Amino acid sequence: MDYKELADLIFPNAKDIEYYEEKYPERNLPEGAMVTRFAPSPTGFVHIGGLFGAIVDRKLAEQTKGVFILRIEDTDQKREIERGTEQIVEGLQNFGIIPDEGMISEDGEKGIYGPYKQSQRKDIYQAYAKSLIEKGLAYPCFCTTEELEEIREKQEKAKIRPGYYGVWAKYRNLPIVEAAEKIKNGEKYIVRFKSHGNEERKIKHKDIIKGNIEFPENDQDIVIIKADGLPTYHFAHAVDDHLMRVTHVIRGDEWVSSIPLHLELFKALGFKPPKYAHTATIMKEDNGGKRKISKRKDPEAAVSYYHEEGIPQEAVVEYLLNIANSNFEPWRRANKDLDISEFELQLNKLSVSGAVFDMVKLLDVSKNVISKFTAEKIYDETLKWAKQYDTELMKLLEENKEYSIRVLNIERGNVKPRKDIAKWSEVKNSIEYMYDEIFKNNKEYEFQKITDKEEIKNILSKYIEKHFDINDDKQTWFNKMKDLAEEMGYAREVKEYKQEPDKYKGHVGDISTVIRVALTGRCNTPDLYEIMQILGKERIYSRMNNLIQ
RNA sequence: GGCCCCGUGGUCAAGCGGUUAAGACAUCGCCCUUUCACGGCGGAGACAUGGGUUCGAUUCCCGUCGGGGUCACCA
Repeated sequence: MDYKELADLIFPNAKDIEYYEEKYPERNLPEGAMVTRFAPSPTGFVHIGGLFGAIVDRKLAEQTKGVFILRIEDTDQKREIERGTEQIVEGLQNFGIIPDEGMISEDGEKGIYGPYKQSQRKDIYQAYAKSLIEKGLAYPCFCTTEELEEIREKQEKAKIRPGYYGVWAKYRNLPIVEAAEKIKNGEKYIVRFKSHGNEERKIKHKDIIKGNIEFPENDQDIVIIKADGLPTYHFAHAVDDHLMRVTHVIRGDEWVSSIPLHLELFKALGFKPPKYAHTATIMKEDNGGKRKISKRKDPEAAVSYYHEEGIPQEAVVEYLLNIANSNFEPWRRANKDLDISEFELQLNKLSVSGAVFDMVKLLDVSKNVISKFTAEKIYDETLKWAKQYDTELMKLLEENKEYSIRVLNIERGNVKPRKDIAKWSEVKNSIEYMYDEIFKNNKEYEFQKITDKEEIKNILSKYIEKHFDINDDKQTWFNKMKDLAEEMGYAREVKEYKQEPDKYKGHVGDISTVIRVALTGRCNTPDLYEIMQILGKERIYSRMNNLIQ
């Protein structure tokens, strides 16, 4: 009995690995092209950190005329959720991330290096596991969970490094005949990698982001094929990224500690290892300190949050790019109108330490992004958002399309566009007073300086009787406001008032505030003249009369 | 606990042996023909700490402290 026979006994139907090597040949790509992949587990929503990685993957492949793959790592069936793949595909799609290859729906995929769901690659992994057994680099292990726990307890008690290695690797040196015997007897087993590493020796590795790192060699005989016949992450990573001809593995830095293992695996399998880039974890400020942003505590960890809040995808991507490359901001300032696809991302410029997620900054980025949108686009996007999250707003927008676009167009499209909207969920509050169906319910007028009812009535009636003309141009309108102020004993100019406050009841600003509040119910609004033009004569009368009578 | 990584203003960050230590967000003040938003100008605010190396350290080395990651038949 030899390794070959043992391998045949364990995986009798596995194909020769040559078959797969030929089936998935080296890619024919231009020099420097990067093949990247985003490989999440279908265990729930896409995480902000995952999106970050996916953006980097997508851009890098694009920039180098390479390939970006979406692979699903569903080897843990316990954790898998219903329609998990679809959630990921859609989650990425919402941010404009479309893979060149890999999963494109729950079950749909494209590309010739598939299948792209690991659960469907079982035979491939087994073929490679078999090849390892044949070479004496993997072996069956018959330990039960209880036995493993026992070993661990012993190690902990003796204060030595825990794990399945060296003398603790119970079945590592089991004679082949005995192993075969056990298998024939139907004993349960898994397949372990036979490590030849030595903890005393160091290995050096250069990570694209982290730079040179040195750690002890791996000596753990990790499991490569689980009881259900599926591979563990480590083994699948080696097999898949080799067979899919991935050149650059970009993943979260929770993986750095397994570099020694992965490198050893690639070597044992005879694969050329990919280049690694380990990205820092996105953190969350937590009273004073910082911690990893968490799915449970932080709603903003799920990318669906941004969709629900109505933060445009462009803004989220720009913000993340901001974190990724510090030269993004200067680039954006110099190229205000270019699409982000024009920005060249540099992998080695990514930060080694984790950034604290800054919602305020994101919202600022978003304000700027939205300020560049046309009123039509804002209308469309807000309507799309409202259809899902705010039916009242949806109705308002649908029933008054042209009007709404006019409203949204106030102070927009000029050199210094309005920057008051950071997300679609804010739109309603900023425009609702422009709609009679909502304004008619307005009970509260927040007057500022002038609160005397008689004075307010006086100002409004005098304005209507004597000064108001919807056909006035802006300058005339403005001058009339000053005339009104003067007549009522207020300063024409704010400066005049400030110089001699005792001489006046107030200034023109106080007068216009009364009109603004009468018309909109609030004292902070965009340009009053434009608002009045859109409101029109009739509604101006009617809104003012509310307060005069 | 072992191993690994990280530590510049509140946050994101340039700088990488000699700088008045950039910039952005946030914050404060002033200005911008009336509010808000925008814009302009200005202010406050940082090299975790102790030792080295060096003519000179934010930059290099070591220790300390602090933060994070990882030690599964999870990824």
